[in-house]
Amino acid sequence: MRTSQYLLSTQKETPAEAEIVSHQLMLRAGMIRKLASGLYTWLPTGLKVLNKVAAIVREEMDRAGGVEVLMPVVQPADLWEESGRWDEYGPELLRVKDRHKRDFVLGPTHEEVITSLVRNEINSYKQLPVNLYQVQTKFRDEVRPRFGVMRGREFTMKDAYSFHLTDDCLGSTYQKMYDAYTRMFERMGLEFRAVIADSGAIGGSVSHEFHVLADSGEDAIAFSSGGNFAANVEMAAVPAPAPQQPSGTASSFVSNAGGVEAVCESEGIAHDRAVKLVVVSTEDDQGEKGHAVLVLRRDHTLNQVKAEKLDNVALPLQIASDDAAAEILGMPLNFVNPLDCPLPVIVDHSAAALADFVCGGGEVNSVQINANWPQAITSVDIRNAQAGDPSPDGDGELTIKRGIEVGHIFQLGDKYSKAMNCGVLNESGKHETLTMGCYGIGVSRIVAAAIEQNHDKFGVIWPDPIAPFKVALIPMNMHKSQRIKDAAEAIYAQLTELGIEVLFDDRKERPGVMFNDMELIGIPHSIVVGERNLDNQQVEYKNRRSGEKQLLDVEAVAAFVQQV
RNA sequence: CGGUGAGUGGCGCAGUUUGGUAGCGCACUUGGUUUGGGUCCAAGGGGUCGCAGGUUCAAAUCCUGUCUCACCGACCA
Repeated sequence: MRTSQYLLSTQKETPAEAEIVSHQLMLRAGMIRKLASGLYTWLPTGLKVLNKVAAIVREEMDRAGGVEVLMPVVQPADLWEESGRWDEYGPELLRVKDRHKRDFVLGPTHEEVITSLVRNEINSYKQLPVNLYQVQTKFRDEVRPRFGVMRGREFTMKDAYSFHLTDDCLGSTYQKMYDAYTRMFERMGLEFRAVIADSGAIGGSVSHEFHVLADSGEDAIAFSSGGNFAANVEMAAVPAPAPQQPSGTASSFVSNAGGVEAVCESEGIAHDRAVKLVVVSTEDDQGEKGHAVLVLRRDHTLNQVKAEKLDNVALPLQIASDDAAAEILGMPLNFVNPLDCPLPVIVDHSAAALADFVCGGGEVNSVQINANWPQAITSVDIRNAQAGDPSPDGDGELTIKRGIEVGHIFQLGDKYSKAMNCGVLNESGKHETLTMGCYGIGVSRIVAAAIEQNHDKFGVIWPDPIAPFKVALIPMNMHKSQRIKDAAEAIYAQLTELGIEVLFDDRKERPGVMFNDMELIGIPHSIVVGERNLDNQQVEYKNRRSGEKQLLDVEAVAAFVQQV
């Protein structure tokens, strides 16, 4: 490709709206342009990368036994009514009507469509298992699109769905997908981790997320220092610590106290020896609504995913505001005494293990110090894991890192196949409902995540397998020197002949402009053709990542570039 | 949806407090100059100042409404 025929569209200045480095560089390098919030046009350079990522995904899916299909973006509402998600999904599901006033949705995912397809096409256990996938545009009307294509509303996703007669068979395909994902991200040259995940709204039991590690990641993931434990922080279990022994100091009350925090400050008591309360809504089996008080150590934070799994807690989790809690309990939360509370009290393990702790005194402006739980306190795990916590697998301590979720695999079970009556005849001629797995990859998000992990102050540094071009060919003052032009054209012809993707910068620009643009775009290898070296029949090679330079004989360029 | 902030040529911004009819840098066009790291000089083209209404002799500037966008919180590939 010649830049003169290409749409380079690089920019010197960073658009004000871009907050994170991948978004800034994608705009500056001319990879994407925003059309509206969460909607992006892919320019040639961005599209090339997107297509390379998709190609690797397809190759590994095919290798793992996947079969590609392509489903429509627009889906009829009745399928969603059948699965129950027309009501469940909420405003993230964009609903549209056609000219006959019939309801449709823009597909945020394709469980319904694929299940409908499979129940029609597959009738016998002999056709199983099957794993169908597509690379396709999804639409989710995100509450808050941000960070460019990292969280767009329209995005490219690879989604795969597998169908099985037994859970064992599902488990085996699940493992194949796990391995395929691992190979994909390795091939793309990304540093990533697979972690145990919450299966969330899609439903099902077993689930792993694949995260590209980057400080700008929106998720926190926890690793054990010793073993192989890795989980999304929302899923990382925290074991109950050994209970502390009370010192025997008599408990007392501070009056005219500003609150627990103020008393800790004035008494010099650390926050990990005080508790805090959170009020949540409850609803029991009879549909009786009420509230409960959750108790956490003051230096800990509530894990909402864990809290939602408590008995009788209303879903989705509703946390009372400070004002609402004060109204429910008759005093500010800060003064409520968990040892003597009118509402049901649910205590986190770490708060339950405290002795001689600080808490509210049970009346306004009163705080209790040296409080102790009654002997037989039961406790649950409802807090977020923190760095330094013991690992749930008993092997070492947890480290917390930030990650960008680029893949998620689920064992769905029969949630959709049951609701939509998707089954086959088994060996004995009986109808059996299928069990399903689903496997997603954020193809467009990977492009952004790769940049988060691979850049410097000059721009992007693509890993070779997903680079838009392998080689930048940079002639110095070609329009002035026939010799340079001939040499550059010859190299360009040779490399192109070999199927190597070259961006030949044939603009009438000064060298600095060309260097800067090629570095911004992140092309891994450059060949610089200049008078100086041409005197010795040589050109300069430069590696984008290492910065290493070396001289090459003109006739050796093709062979060199082929093997780097 | 709640909180914060912003809308002025393609991009980055000034001008708004104190109304007087729009400016700078980059980019773009033309000519010259320069040529191994974003040269320099000159001459140009391009903006209903987000939109609507109001106040005023006069509105980018003041008032009201509205739309859009970004950032911080709850969801997700």
